[in-house]
Amino acid sequence: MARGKIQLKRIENPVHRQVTFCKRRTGLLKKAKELSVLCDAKVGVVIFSPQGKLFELAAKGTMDGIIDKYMKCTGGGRGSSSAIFTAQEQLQPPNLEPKDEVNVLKREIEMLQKGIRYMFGGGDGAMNLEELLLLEKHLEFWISQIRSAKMEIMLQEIQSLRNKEGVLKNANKFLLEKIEENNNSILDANFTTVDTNYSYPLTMPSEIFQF
Amino acid sequence: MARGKIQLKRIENPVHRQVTFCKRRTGLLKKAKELSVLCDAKVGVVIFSPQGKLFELAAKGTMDGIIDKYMKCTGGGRGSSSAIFTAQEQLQPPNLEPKDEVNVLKREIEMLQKGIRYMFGGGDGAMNLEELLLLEKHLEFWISQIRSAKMEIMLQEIQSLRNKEGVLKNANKFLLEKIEENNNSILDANFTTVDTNYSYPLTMPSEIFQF
DNA sequence: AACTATTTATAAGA
DNA sequence: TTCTTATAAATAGTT
Repeated sequence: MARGKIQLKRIENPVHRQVTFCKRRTGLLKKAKELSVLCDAKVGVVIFSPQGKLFELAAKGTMDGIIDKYMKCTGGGRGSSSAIFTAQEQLQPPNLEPKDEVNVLKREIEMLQKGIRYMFGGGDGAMNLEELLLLEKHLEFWISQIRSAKMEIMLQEIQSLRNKEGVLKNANKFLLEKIEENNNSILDANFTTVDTNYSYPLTMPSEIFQF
Repeated sequence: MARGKIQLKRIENPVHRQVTFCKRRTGLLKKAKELSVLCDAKVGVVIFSPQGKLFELAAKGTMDGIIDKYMKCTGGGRGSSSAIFTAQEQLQPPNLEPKDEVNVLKREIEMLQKGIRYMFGGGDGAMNLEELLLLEKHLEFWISQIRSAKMEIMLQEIQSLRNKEGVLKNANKFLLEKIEENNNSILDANFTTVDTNYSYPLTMPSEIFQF
């Protein structure tokens, strides 16, 4: 789709074909992701290069989950890869205070550790399906919690620093103006000029007023 | 890609979303087919609408065949033994591009789910201690990846802002001193006092020099 | 579903 | 692989 139309058939030149594969593969995966995000659709793409190398994309779910669902939809012969993905669904998207989130995180960690310990600590063997599903869900949830808690704090820090920066810049400007005023009044009274071209005793003098 | 740019996020208007889904779904499947034909690649695409309706494309093979191959490539589910975790070892401390990190994360998720599935999919019972430890380790590693990627970026931003702040503070101090000097020379010459208690025209005047 | 003004994707070349 | 650029395609907003 550029410097010339192309025929919809196998590209014979191997180099050319390889380059096109690389480009179009990227494009296809991007489009797939976009479709998923924009339209809230579950999308799975699997690509094998002629050499058998695998490229994949799973959006809004894992590839296994999508394959599983596909199998069910088409009544696929082989048993679905597992019942894992059929059960449950939700672990609501939270909107907590940053501080609460830390606590939530701690609880989540406890649960995770408990889960792992339980798996081979319990007398009667492994966790059952539901327990594992719950564990998995919590895990995903937990990670999102960490991310947002940290983010919140750091974004606040950044915002605060930006505010400070603005204030200081204004202060500088104002002070400079004051100095000019003083000099002017001195000049008005036929006094000697006072130099305003101060060279500031700073490490980055040239950057002071360049924000 | 037309009468206006769009944000890469879920389209909230349902009608809009449905229309876009239809258009882009068609486009995606077309692109997939083209990739397959032009580059001699095996391609499978599975799309589920938000309502759960299935759309699919299998090029250069059947969907089942592609899924089969996919399973083999990824060391698919229950069949393969605990080699799951031995195959892709080393948790090397990475210094990856943000984009690569996403892929790493996806692989980690995949692995985690695979691990969970294995636990009760395998014939001979639960995962053993070593496998569980490994799983736990991967989990921790994974979380640290997310954390450090985000952290890196934000810490840089904070550092940069702090530097600016320091410079500005020094500038302020210096300017204040200059004003004092000027006033003093004026006083020496028996001039009227010039007020140095400026009230700064700032939004947070009282905080200016309190850092 | 059709129509276009625009945005994207990408073929070719470096 | 990556970048650039001219052009082909896809598609968002409208009708």
